[in-house]
Amino acid sequence: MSVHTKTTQSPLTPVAQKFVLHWGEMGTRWGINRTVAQVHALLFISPRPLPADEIAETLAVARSNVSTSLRELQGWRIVRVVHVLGDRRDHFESIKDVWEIFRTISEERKRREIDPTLRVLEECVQEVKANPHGDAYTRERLTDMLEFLTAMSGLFEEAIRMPAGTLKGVLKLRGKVVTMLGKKAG
Amino acid sequence: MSVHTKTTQSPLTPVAQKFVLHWGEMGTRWGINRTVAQVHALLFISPRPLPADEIAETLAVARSNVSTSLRELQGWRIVRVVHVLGDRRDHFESIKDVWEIFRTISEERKRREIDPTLRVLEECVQEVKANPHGDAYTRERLTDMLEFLTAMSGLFEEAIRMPAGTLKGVLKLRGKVVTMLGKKAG
DNA sequence: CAGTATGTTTAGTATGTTCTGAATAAAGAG
DNA sequence: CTCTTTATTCAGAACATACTAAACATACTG
Repeated sequence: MSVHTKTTQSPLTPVAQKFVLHWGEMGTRWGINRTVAQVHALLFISPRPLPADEIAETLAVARSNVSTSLRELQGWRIVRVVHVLGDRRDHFESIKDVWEIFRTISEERKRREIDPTLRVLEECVQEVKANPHGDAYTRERLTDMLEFLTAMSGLFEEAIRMPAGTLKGVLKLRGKVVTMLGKKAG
Repeated sequence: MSVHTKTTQSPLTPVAQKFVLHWGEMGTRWGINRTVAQVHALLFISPRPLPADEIAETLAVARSNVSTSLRELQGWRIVRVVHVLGDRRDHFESIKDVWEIFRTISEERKRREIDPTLRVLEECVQEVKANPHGDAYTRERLTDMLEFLTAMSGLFEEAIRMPAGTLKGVLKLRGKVVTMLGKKAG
């Protein structure tokens, strides 16, 4: 027996396969690379950290592709590298707490996409205000949009600062949250 | 002079151009076709409904492309066709209320993407429970995910039923919402 | 009715993205 | 130091999507 009994992963169970494939499709609909989403799905349901070559074999994609995908997932901070005693290879594991995953991805996308949009909108509003000949209607629309996004963004900021515990509480209130907020706000 | 003095649209102002282009880029990041997003942006800031050929000329894309994009936007129910007296052409206008736009798109995407995901997850959980040899860890992860998405989905359902007025109230509460919910929930 | 304006569909092209295999780099083992 | 294992980078192939122009369909005009 060789010293290294590596890449002895079992193929995916039908359920695991179904989940991984669907997660991949979902990813593509939200602008996330299919393989990236599949790798994440796989790590999410895996009871132990997996090395890159095992992921590649399980998903039947090139090693290099897995490498890139893992790098991206690490960039989103929902996957990290860990090491296993007696194994030189990097192993990867996903965050397991679903709220934490959601929180992290949302935060990151907000930072990368919403915040820059806010900056552009601010510039647009500035410019349209500075120009007296600018279309008043366009100005109004842009201002509306800026205000809305700013407000939603702020609200969101607060929401994602909730610890998972608070979230569970909030979710228990289902059916009452809007009524409550409606009263306070009305 | 011909009877029809059509397609006399003025080119976009620099600000309008900036907004339209950025909106297009944003779209692509969220899995929305660039042209579709641009057409929407244009209609959103336009003080009057626009006919397809005018949109095509303004955005410098093919008529056919605009036709497809408009059809998609109508599918999302954020753009509708209107008619102008003395003009046979269809004219298109966007919903102008930002909350309404957000609400409508979110609802539609939930229906198209989240709901089917929930169904797949339910199936996965069913199957993994039925099989006594299934990996217990995977079962736990899938159950977690299903519960989380179900709860978020329900909460979201409620939120998007808020009228725009209630939303404004909620947004005024910024900084207190989480505290409030935390107390009720805690 | 013939002619024209308008709108949609379609087939092919162009563009952009993802994925692979090979080359390269880095690091550990002997 | 050399050989091996592991990881990354890169150029191009494969694939997917978006876009155009042309053909087609519809419906209005005179």
